[in-house]
Amino acid sequence: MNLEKLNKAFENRIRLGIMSVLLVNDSVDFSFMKEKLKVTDGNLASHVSALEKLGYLAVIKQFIGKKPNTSYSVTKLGEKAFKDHLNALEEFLRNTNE
Amino acid sequence: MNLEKLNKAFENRIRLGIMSVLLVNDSVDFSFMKEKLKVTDGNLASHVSALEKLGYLAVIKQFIGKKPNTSYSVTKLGEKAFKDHLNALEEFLRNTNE
DNA sequence: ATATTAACTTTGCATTACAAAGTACTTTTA
DNA sequence: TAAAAGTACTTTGTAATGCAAAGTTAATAT
Repeated sequence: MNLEKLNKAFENRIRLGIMSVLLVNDSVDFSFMKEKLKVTDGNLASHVSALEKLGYLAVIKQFIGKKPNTSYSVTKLGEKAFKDHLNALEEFLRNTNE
Repeated sequence: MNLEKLNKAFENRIRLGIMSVLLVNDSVDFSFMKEKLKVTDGNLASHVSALEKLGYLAVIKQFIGKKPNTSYSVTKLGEKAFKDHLNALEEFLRNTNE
């Protein structure tokens, strides 16, 4: 039973959501993510910021046409951390005792 | 992306641990659980109490020999809730986008 | 000039988490 | 038989987390 292998950063459902979206999409912008996760903008921003501080995602700011656009993509580190977490989860669930 | 199907009660790793232990053991006592999860007794007691309030586990108090013994077992409701949660997790992880 | 959009940041509050200390009751040990 | 130890908490105190709502900044459109 190794609860320790579960990453605290991904315990929260919104951060779990952010990471899974980023794992299957190279780059995802703020509005898309917000819509996908159905969270308030402030809430999304703070979770994104937490993941960014951990180095799990990168923020790209640019203009698309004349509109500012912020998009996110997962980093190598983030990908590894998330996959490790998923593996730990799977292992944990497959083998709850022993 | 249905984050809503994930059960808030199982977001916490300790409660996740408690439930998984209970799913594979008919009955587990306080000390065993505490050792398994490596938590302080107060912390364990409070998480157990939270799950009990939700009707997810039942508490059985008895004497074994001359010693008081508290043991826990999962309820039907708890089993269903936990399995639903695991299914939601799996579904979620299998299919992060769409 | 005013409103709107985008993406936050700040504020404020409620909830959660947890260790440590305290409690109650019993049993074991000196 | 008095003190120590075990069982299973409850209480206390504090720090961290989570979140909505409001405020902010800067650009663009009306």
